[in-house]
Parts: sequence; structure tokens; C-alpha cells
Amino acid sequence: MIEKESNKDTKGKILDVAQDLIQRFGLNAMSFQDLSDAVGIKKSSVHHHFPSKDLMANALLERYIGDFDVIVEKILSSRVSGKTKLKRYCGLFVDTLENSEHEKSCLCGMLAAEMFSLNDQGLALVQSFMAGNVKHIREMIRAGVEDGSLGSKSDSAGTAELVLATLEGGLMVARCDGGPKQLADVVRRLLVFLSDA
Amino acid sequence: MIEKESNKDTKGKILDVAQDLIQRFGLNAMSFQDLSDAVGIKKSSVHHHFPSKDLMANALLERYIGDFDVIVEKILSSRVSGKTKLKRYCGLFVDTLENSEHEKSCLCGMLAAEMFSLNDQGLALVQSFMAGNVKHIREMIRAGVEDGSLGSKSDSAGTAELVLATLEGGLMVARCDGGPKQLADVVRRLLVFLSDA
DNA sequence: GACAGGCAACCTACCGATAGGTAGGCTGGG
DNA sequence: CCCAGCCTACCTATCGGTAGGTTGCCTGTC
Repeated sequence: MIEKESNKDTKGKILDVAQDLIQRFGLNAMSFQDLSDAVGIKKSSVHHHFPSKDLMANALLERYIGDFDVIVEKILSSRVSGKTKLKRYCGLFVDTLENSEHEKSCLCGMLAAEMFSLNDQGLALVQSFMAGNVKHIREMIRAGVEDGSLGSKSDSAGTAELVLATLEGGLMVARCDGGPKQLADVVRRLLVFLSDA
Repeated sequence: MIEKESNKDTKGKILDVAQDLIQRFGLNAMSFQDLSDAVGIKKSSVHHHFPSKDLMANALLERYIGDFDVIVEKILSSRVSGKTKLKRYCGLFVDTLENSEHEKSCLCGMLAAEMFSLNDQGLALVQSFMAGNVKHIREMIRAGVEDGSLGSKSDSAGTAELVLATLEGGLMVARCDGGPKQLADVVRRLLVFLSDA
């Protein structure tokens, strides 16, 4: 999910590379030198666009969250059942693992793990990602309960948080052991639970 | 879960500190200097006990997984319902967050996020942790289905993986936003799903 | 019981590599 | 002419790791 390979401006290319590296290796395992090498400009030129690592991370988070929101909004406004919306939403996570030699995790999942390496604003952005997604999941579940595609007990305290936790954790665990197939199994199982509830 | 504050030997103290730092900040954010400062010996003395960071991580993983297994085996062999076993098992994750100023995650969850910073043996250890836990969870679920404390459809493909994913992800997400209360809610919801299935 | 050897545990001092970041100069298009 | 975008060159701090020395306890031998 969320790819921007065809960006023409250097700033965008830097963020593309940074996102890729962080999703694979994490914030602390990525350096400005890595960005410099991958983009093909010198390290100081990267600093020209992003004076500090904190500012770069914040800019990346803002772009990522914005892009993600657009995709989720599109799913939310589509004319399909609540269950189908939820299935498509879960598919975003499965696709992330699938389309990256099975190496990429969710950007905000990685940064949640490394939360103490973020500055205040970065942490707030990750938190807003989590809270925003919980809200969107809850909306999908409510739609599913209303149209009958999901069980009536699905819309209760903690369910949306559970879905997000399962997706973030499932992505992490499947990446290191089990692969996309395992994540797909978990998602399928999760949807059965929600349908039968 | 898993604390060893009263270790008398230096090797154990080093691993205690390393575990604490990795659970909070991650492997890449922790240095031998940090260990040195916290234990109260010089950096080279830490290297005396653990020649390289890789070897230290492997030793820590072996100790952690061994300790964790002992605790889980105790839960498995207790004379309670399968559902109660599962509830206690989930409680290990909630306690980890609860008893650490809400700052610690699961060691293997953190290292799963940073998997590409591990050597082959370290990665294999994390993978064995995941696979072992899935096996144990499946065992608890089977016990629950047999004694009637869990729904008959709980024991199906992907359910144990879903439980582990939810716990690992729930811990990560709750740590950065929501806190132990949110994780407890997620666990409660998960157990309802398994009971009603 | 005295003594020599060995070794674990710790130390000081150092290594090359790399981290994030800065200063200041060149250049080409609006 | 300005300034965004890029460069060379450099900074300090820290990284993982090494070399080699001191200390003090345990052990074997006479």
C-alpha cells in the first residue's frame, strides 16, 4: 500500500526511499547516508531538504497518513457491504507484505515499536494514525452491522481496536515467520469472527 | 513478565539491562555503552562477557524464550479450563505493559520489527518463539473446546496465529496510544469471540 | 602451609567506521 | 540578481570492537 515511485521532485524521492527503508529496517537502522546513496545525491543535499532526521520523519508521517486516509476514505465511501469494506481494508495490510518481497511492514507499526526514538510531534502523528484507523474500522463495522453483513455483536467496545491490533501484529509476525499466506489466514479468520458475532 | 532483578552474576545483570532497554527502545537504539553505564562496569567488560552484540542478542533471546516457556508450560499444566488458561496467557502481555510505566513491549515483538538487524541465529530464535507460542495457544484452544469453555469453531486454521498477532500488535499499539486499559479491552473482546465461536 | 600458575573479571586506552549535522561555495533558471 | 539545489569539506559524538595490563581468587604441588 502507498507507493510513489514516479515522483519527480527530489523531496518526494527522498521520502519514498525513507519510507521503504523504515518499513523494512526501522528508523534507527536507516541513515541519511542510506538516503543519499539511494537517491543519488550527497548527504548534505538531503539535509538541504530535511534539516534533521526528526523533521524528515515528521514529513514522511504526514505524507503517509494523508495518503492512507485517502485510500481508506475511498473504501468507506464505496457502495459495498460493511464486511466487504473491512475485507478491502484488511487487504491493504496483506498487500503491503505481498508486494515487497515479503519484507515491508506498516510504517506506523514500525515507528510504534520505535516510539521513543520519535520527537513529540512524530509520536503524536503515529498516535493519530492509530486513533484515526480505529475510528475508520469502527465505521466499517457499524456499516456491516446495519446492512447485516456482520454479526450484531461486532459493534462493541474494543472490537475496532482488536482489528487494528490484529492487523499490525499479524503483519509483524507474518513478516518474520509465516509470510503473506499466514497473514491472509489470520485476516480470513478475523472476518469470520466478525461475521458470526 | 519475566523479571530477574536479583541476579548476582554480572552476565545476568547485563542481560537484565539489555532486555529492559530493548523492550523499551529496541535493539538498534541500545548500545554497549548503555549497558556499561547501567550495570556499572566499563564497556570493554561488557565485551568480556558478550564479545559481540549479535552474541549478546542471541544469549538474551535464549534466556527469554526459555523463561517464557517455563511460565507458559505452567499455565498449560494447571487444572483450569482452556478459556482460563488462555486468559492467563493473555494476561502475561497485559502485565508486561502494566508493570513498566507502560513502556515495555514484548522482547520478541520488538525484535520481529527489527528482524533485519539480527543475525541468522537470532532471527531463527525469534521465529521459534512465534512458532512455539502459536503451538501453545492452539493447545489451550483445543483444551477449551474440549471442556466446553470455548466455542467449538475456535479450533480452526489461523485462530492461534490470530491470537498471537492480536497480542503482539495490541501490545505495540496500546503502548503508544491507549495504554494497558485498551490492551485489556482488546483481550476481553478476543476471549468473547473465542467463547462464542 | 607456602607458593606458583592460571584464569575470570575487570580496567585504561585505543581503533576505524559511521552517525547526525554544519559551513560555505558553485551553478543555472526565473 | 537571487535563490533553490546541489556540491566539497569538515565537525563532534558515538558506534561496535580490540589490545593489553592489573587484580584477586582458586587450584595443584611440594
